[in-house]
Amino acid sequence: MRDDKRKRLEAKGWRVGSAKQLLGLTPDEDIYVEIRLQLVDTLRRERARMKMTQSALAQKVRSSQSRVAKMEAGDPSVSLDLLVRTLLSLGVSRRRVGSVIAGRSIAA
Amino acid sequence: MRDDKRKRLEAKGWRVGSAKQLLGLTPDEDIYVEIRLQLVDTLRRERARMKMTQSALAQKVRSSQSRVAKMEAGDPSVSLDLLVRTLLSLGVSRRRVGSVIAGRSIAA
DNA sequence: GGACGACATGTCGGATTCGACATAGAAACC
DNA sequence: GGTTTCTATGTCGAATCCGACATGTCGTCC
Repeated sequence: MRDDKRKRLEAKGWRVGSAKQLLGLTPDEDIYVEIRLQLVDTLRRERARMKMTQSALAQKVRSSQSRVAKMEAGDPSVSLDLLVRTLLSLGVSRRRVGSVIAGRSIAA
Repeated sequence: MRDDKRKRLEAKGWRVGSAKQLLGLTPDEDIYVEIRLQLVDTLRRERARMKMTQSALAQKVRSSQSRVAKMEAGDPSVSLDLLVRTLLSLGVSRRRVGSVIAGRSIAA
């Protein structure tokens, strides 16, 4: 795992399953976390592109500013469910959500 | 929405958001549900391919047979989180999970 | 340096989702 | 047709996740 990535993870209370070595996650846990991070990035970029504030976005997707902030912080209290549904509510296509998850990040 | 699809959804207690017409979901809710269904299909197929019983799979991913059954039934008490993590635990690649979500079902 | 707007963080009560268990069908085998 | 194996469904208490609210931090404008 690269350094910047670990930094983004930080000690933010990530509960890891079992086999732990060096902030350790099992391979699939690692993938899972990585998927979350990239969805988060997408969300942040998309919000920026739309020039919305967190509050505005919260309103649009019927949530709260604090939860949006937590989403963008990759807080463990935010589920993949919520991330995906938020992106869809924002108008991001299923197609794009899929490719973000797949890992070939379509960049923009 | 096609008939077989609606049948698969059934009256299984799906809580819909607001604008409801004919089992109605808003466009993004519809996409969300559709994504779930296709993940479920993938899970079922993958388990079959590996010739595992639900119990064996449950053990592998540290869950229970009943929860696996509910996953495969598309029960609303199963989160997208759980579906995705189960697939990853099963060894399905991030890439493939992504493409299932994207909707161009890579078939097998 | 006060005021304001945007983002971050902590906490809460309630809602959802979890694994587990019990148990009821279904299918396969003898 | 009885037994065994697999799957489906209902329920439970515990854990997690939710929106909401309060409050803190930071930059900007005057």
